[in-house]
Amino acid sequence: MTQRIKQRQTQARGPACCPSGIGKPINRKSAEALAELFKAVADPTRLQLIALIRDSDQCTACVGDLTEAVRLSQPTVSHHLKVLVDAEILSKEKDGYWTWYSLNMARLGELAAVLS
Amino acid sequence: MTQRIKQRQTQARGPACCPSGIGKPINRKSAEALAELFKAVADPTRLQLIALIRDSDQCTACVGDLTEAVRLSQPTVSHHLKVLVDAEILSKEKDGYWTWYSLNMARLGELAAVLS
DNA sequence: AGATTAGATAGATGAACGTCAATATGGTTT
DNA sequence: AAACCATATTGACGTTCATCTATCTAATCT
Repeated sequence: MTQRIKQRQTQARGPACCPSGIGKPINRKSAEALAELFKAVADPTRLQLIALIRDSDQCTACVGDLTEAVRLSQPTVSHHLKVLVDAEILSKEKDGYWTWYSLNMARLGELAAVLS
Repeated sequence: MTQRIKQRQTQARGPACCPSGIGKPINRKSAEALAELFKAVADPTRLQLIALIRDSDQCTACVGDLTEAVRLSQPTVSHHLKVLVDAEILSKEKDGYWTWYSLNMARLGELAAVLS
């Protein structure tokens, strides 16, 4: 019949050739939720923020320092931090003047697990 | 003087609290390159495509089958596949009528490594 | 050669996103 | 209470992106 089927038969080398957390087909809903999470990380500024916080004492930093480091406006940085908090990649804690943002490593691990 | 400094001193528990591939601050260029890669994965349709290919015999699938599975137009699927190929997450190989797309697991592993 | 088939490309459209300036919020110091 | 400080929110603007329809390309079959 078709080449396609022929191809498939002749090339078969057994299943499970490619280990991955995205193992089985996923429905649209799960795919959207997962994409949402990846989107949070798929921005250069947010990756820089993550790296900066990761490199901070206690893996914790406040908006002012981060703003200075990435050289963007303070509202922009606040916006990005909110995205990361919504994705549960960061958590925030207020103390007086400052708001401290810290990394949720477990959450990053979840993402990594999906890819490996 | 400021609370900020006080806070930092009193809270110190030692360095390297948060292991991560995004360990040190990264410059804008690297951040952009990495974001580009995450962006390729940060889309529900592309995640579904990856999962579908992953679950296919030989981790290899052709456009028609994928189009049918995700229920989007064929050009849209072709577009997404191109994005994944450009990101080197998929590779393509033409054979007669069909173009076979297969997963580059090493590339997914690289992404995972950044997060863990 | 002509018809058929799988996939790629081009162009259009609407939605989502990153950024900023301006302003609001809520705690702090005097 | 008033001035001040760090951060959050709002609204606007330009860009990027996912999707579609229509068309093109290249390979195969009759």
